[in-house]
Amino acid sequence: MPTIRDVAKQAGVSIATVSRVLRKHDNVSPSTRDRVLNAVTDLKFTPSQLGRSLAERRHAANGIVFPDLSGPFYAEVLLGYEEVAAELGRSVLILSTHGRDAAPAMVHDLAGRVDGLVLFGRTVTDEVVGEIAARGLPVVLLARPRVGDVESVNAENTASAAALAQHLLDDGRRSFCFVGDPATAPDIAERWQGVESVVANARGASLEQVRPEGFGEDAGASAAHRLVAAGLLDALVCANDELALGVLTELRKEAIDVPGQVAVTGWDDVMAARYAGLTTVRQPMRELGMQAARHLDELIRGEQREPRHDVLPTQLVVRSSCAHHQEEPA
Amino acid sequence: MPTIRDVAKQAGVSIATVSRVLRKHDNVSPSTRDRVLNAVTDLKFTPSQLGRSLAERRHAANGIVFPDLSGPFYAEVLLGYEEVAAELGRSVLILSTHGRDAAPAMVHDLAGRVDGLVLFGRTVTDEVVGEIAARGLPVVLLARPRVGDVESVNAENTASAAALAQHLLDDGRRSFCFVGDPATAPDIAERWQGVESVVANARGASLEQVRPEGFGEDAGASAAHRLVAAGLLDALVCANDELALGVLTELRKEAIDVPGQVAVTGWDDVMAARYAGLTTVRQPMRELGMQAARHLDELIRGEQREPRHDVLPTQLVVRSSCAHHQEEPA
DNA sequence: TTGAAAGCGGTACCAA
DNA sequence: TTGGTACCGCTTTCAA
Repeated sequence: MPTIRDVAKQAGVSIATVSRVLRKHDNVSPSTRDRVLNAVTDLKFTPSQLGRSLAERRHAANGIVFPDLSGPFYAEVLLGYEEVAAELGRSVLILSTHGRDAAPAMVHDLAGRVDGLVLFGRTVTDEVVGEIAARGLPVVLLARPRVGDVESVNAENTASAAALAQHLLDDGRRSFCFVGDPATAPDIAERWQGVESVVANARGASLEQVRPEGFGEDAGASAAHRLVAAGLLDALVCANDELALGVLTELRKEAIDVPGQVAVTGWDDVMAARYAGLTTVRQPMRELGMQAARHLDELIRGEQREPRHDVLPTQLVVRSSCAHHQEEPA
Repeated sequence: MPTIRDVAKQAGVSIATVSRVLRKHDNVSPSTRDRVLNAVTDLKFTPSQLGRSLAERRHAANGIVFPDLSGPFYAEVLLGYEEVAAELGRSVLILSTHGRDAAPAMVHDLAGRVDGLVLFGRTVTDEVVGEIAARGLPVVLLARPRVGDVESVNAENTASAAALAQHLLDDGRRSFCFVGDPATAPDIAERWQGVESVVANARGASLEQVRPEGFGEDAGASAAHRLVAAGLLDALVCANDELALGVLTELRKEAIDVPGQVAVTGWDDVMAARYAGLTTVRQPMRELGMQAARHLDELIRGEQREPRHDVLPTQLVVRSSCAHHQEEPA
């Protein structure tokens, strides 16, 4: 790989001049500029971002940390994030912690490679968030409650969950079961609270909770299996769409009528939800990512005074998995 | 942010010693080591990845370039890629070109930040691939035919497409229409060829082609709308699942029976395909990403002699969108 | 308009 | 076991 010195030698100028040409300073004579550009082309020179970043004391890159990359939800968020970051001229580093023990170290390492970081959901402890922020690195939390003065972007959960529960009550459901573990992710805790707040105040209504092992379709299916065995079947409020889809699949396998015998709901409105006729709550996934990217950029550029805590609206989407109301499968 | 010199001063040693302690060299006396470690803790020192990388002449990071990040396909590939890269101790930079004019520049820039690059599908021209490779940067092509000696990882397309077409023929379909533009992506061209090779040799069979504007559900829906108007309805072989799902949605809207009147097939086997009962071809998406990551790592470490060109197997998945055979929706 | 040189924050070789 | 120091590749004063 050629360096700036190779170019300088080839063009018969100093490295300072090469740098000026590359950085598009105007105080370079046209003929010199041409010679330099020719040398650059000749040698197929691309400046090392490393050297450049070190000298400029900035990375021109920012990172985003996910708990996991599987499932349609994270992909959409990332899509929005990358789009905005690219427009702002920043490279994007991604990291998926997978609940690994090494997660804090990985995040710290990542922190050393970027000008700012988006931390998604339950990727690291509040303590680690604090450490990163204390290092002076701009941080935006995504789908995670505030930690001190760190900025955050969230989708509304509690109120929509309450609306969802109310909808099910209005449809005559009384025996609720929440499929999801509030301890595993902050949004899920909020959804649980929203459902609880409504069901607790409804006469004759009951609320159970079952904790699947994971967030995927398999976890949903095995949870459904247990629920069938336990006879807990009236309204199954799942923490996300993938769980709900797994539940639907299992119920169909066991020949249980949805929504006749039991209503099933999800959360996120992933693509498959439309085709499965799943009632769910739509989150503005791309917008979450985009907004986080914008806020982070403002923080990095020091344009931000007061920390913001955005809460983006969500929307109940009623489909056939949930009683009498329906909607065209878009 | 403290630097290694701050730590050295605080501990009363030279920066060389600090470096030794940090790099876990053994030739440091315990007492000196302790003093250094205390200073590190005191100052909350984290070594700059920039300085380190510059000195080590390696980024400990590699990049992956997508044409686009939307849709379930890319997400799965990325998931596999990130997982392996993380295990190998490399950070992951992602870039989505979106067919922008600036794509070559963006990729070149990215090339200056990584030790190796995975280029996915039609992100940049063969010429740019050649330039990057000529710079001595390890490159692996993903879902893209070989370019010179550059390594590649692909999923099998042509044979599976032929098998798919044969299956439709066996079911009595004769009037084929391929929904997709072979010019937009190399895999799609191969799928088209596979279908063509079979249909061309079948007596009484015909093959049309319709090019949607894009790869998403909307594009599929409007293509279907045109097809209905044109009466081109017997077997619709779509270039990917999202197009096919859009087609299905539109056909349902127009009250056209699937598979009674028309068979519809996709490609990829995304999650929604299962719930829509879509016949499709399953690609090992995660494995594609994982394999690319592994190969890239071997190239970077110089362990590779002959360039490899992997072709991972795909699998026909017959569901209800396609006549008499069916499969449980998994 | 150009060049020399001092960093940026580390690593690692060579002496002491 | 330690310290001095020459890089790594680039940016940016300061002088010429």
